[in-house]
Amino acid sequence: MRTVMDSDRAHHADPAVPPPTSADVARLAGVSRATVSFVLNNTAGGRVGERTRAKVLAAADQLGYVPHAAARSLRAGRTGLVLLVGSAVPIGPLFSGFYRDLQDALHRHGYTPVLLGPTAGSGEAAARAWAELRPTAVLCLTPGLTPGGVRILLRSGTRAVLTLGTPPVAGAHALIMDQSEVGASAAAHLLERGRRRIGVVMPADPALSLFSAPRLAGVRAVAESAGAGAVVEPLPLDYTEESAAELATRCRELTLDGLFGYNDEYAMLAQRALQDAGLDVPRSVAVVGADDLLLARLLRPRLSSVRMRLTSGEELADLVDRVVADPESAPVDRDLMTVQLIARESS
Amino acid sequence: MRTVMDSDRAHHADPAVPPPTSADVARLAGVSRATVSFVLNNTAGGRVGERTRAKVLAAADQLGYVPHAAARSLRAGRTGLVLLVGSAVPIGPLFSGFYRDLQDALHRHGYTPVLLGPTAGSGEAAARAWAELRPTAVLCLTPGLTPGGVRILLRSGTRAVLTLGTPPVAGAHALIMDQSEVGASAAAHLLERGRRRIGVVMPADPALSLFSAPRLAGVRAVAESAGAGAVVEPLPLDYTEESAAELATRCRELTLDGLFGYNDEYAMLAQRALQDAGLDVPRSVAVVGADDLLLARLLRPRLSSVRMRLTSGEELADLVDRVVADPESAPVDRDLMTVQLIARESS
DNA sequence: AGAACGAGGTTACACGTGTAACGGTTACTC
DNA sequence: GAGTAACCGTTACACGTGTAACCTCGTTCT
Repeated sequence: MRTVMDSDRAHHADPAVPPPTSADVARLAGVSRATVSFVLNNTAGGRVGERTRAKVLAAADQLGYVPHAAARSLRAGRTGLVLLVGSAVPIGPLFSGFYRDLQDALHRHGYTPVLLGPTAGSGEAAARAWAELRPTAVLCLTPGLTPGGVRILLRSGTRAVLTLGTPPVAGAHALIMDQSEVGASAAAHLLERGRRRIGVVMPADPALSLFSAPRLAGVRAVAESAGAGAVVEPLPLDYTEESAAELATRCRELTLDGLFGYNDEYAMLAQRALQDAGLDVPRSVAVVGADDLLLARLLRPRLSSVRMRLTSGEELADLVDRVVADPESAPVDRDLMTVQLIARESS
Repeated sequence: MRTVMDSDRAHHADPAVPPPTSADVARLAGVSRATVSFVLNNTAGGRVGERTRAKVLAAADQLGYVPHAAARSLRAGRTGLVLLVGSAVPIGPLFSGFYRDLQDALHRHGYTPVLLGPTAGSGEAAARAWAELRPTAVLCLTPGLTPGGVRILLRSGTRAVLTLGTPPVAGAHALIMDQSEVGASAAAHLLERGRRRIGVVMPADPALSLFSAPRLAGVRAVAESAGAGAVVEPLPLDYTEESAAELATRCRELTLDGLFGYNDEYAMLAQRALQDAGLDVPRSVAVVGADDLLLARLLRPRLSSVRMRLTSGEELADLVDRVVADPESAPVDRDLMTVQLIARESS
């Protein structure tokens, strides 16, 4: 506990004294509430004279008046809210930068971006909760929004819903972030390097299966199209060194010659374990990760990786602007991610 | 562009048809609006009979009625909003877990947590913007909130403001996350290992100085208290391999024998560069990082690190509950972080 | 001089809710 | 059989805004 200083005396607002309203400002300035509104929102040019204008501003300042967003948007019938519904998985630098970028861009466009963790049971119940806020747009960066949920949102006045999801969710614009491309890119590279028995490091954490499952599927798809002889083996890993050691022995038993890590982090863990188990990278096993982390370049051999790039926040904000402006338009789809394989010494 | 399917026909809500209100529900059910409100909020036990109750629910469901949060909180005079103002620096797994945890806990306590990036010019202007939302509480996890900003918030009805900041901000409860302890812990360890010429890896990114500056200060404080002979040398690093190589040569020129990395990531980069430059770790230079990342254990020698633990979200949510319940109480302060040095082979 | 006009300000209503206060039945009690 | 309680529902107001429509002057035009 800190000692109570004098300046702390007034640290609380007396609940008996409610926050000042525009009516209070009007009273103090000796004008009508409408005038206050005109001044504070400087509506319609020279509606109000310079003298009263000054009086109003002074009064507002003296009272510490702050408009009530709820009342305002109730009256206006719309909020500038854009709900950004994030995924539950721990986000790396890629996504955290993307979110920041996107928020900035939306802010510049006059919206009020709000980040929301996925509510428990992200189905229609969540959609209802979001709809209560009467957002202008909803960007759902995690799959799971149902057509029913979209209907609820649109019915409640949301002008545009953009969501991930395969297949595209009826009624919503489609954001596409095809994780299978990541696996496909890695697999193609490994096949090109002559590898035929490919292990795929899969996080044991079920929350990550959202990302890992499609990446595995991408590997599978490419392997199958490569004809017979190509084998794909999923290898669970729970992000500990012990688990990685087991994975390495498993790798040897299965005589795998290629390894795709779900992630650079998982790939790094796996590569280290392989080396500790006496396997040569890349001679006996080639390793590829994903994310292109700088840290992965510290390993020897340096880790090959699938680099992902996300759309700029500005582009996405522009898209939001467009679909909000014309809610009647046909559903749009936008690919958020491009992948590129960066080959280094590990493969 | 996706082909327009039949089910997409109704993908937009006709703007001419406004979202249904409780009045619409009342009309459809053939009851008064008050009854609708009683049913939907199931107020006061058996106010309304089973038959009409069912009718109301059916009507609400049929119309897809969703209450209007703004109107509701306008009437109620309070929102359950808790603003979580995050910092601008890219967050690692530690903080991202903390935020998630905190959001869950607040949700369980009946609040509506909302994550906000720090608005540009996080001064009184930001406070005003936050105050417009009439939040019940504001948790500012980044310094920069001024006493004036706190006054604005409290004046506008916010029942509790908790913020980081040294010294504590007048009027607000104090959240303490003393980054200097991180540096202090590392420095104490290095001194104990007999190192006297300590380099501190400092991120070149100015946004990170929020964290790095106090950590450096912590190192300095401990070094000074250790008496003469202890030298502290800040070493800029911009998170590239080239920059790390320069840092290594700088290290050699200065004949440093200990290195504290701002971060495990920065420390890993530095350690690798030292080794590439032919310096032995830990014999000639001992290295300590911070964050205790699993990845840092993959290096050889494995990286020593300062492990940080943050308060559980539940504890913090409890605190919020308490200070919200009694806004008149004296300012509380709460330490959010504890540090612990994990010694490994790199030091 | 009377009409037309613009500048400066006000009145009055609507937005969608929650709830206190108030009826009107019906059934039960003495 | 009148009082009364329990039950079920309604009427009416308040929350804090924005803005269309209206009013009141002083000024300018014909």
